[in-house]
Amino acid sequence: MTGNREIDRKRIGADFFVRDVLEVAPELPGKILVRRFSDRIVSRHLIKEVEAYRGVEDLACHASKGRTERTEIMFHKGGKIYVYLIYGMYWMLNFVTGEENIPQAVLIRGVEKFDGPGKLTRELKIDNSFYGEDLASSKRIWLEDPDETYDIIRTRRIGIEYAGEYWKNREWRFVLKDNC
DNA sequence: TCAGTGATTAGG
DNA sequence: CTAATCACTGAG
Repeated sequence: MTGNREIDRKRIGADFFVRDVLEVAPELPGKILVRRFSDRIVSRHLIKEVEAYRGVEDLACHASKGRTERTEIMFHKGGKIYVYLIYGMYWMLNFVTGEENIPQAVLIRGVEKFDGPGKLTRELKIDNSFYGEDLASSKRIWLEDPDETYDIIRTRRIGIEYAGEYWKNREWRFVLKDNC
């Protein structure tokens, strides 16, 4: 909590994330990602594109390799942040979802103004220090409900050629309709 | 199309 | 210790 009543009233709470990732992910495009740098500097960005990663059986999901130091947070109850570095340069921002011991996460692939998972973390200054951050209580990052509703399109996930035909073909990428 | 870049992981 | 992998980006 930030201590600011108006902000804390709008914040999306932990329960939102403690559901199956295939319920949570389609509801994320259209939500507002809030990044607070200080009392005076708070930026808000509409989420436009996300992908679901679901369980140890999903060969595209990092947790399919088992419970390691990196994937540990995915096995926790929903509402935490999972961040990892890819290609030595880009931090990927994920929200953990679901019940404890069921590893799931949603990759945030794009927000308004910052299109692309590596670009948005660079612009919003999100790095490994956000690993494990609690979206329901963090002072520097959280979600808020928007005033409007949006149409969503679902497609196949991107960049998972290694995962095999079945998992490659799951339509677990969710994008705002007017975005594509 | 393809190089850059470094943490993470499995394996010796 | 080594080496392969990698949920990406930007230049050409």
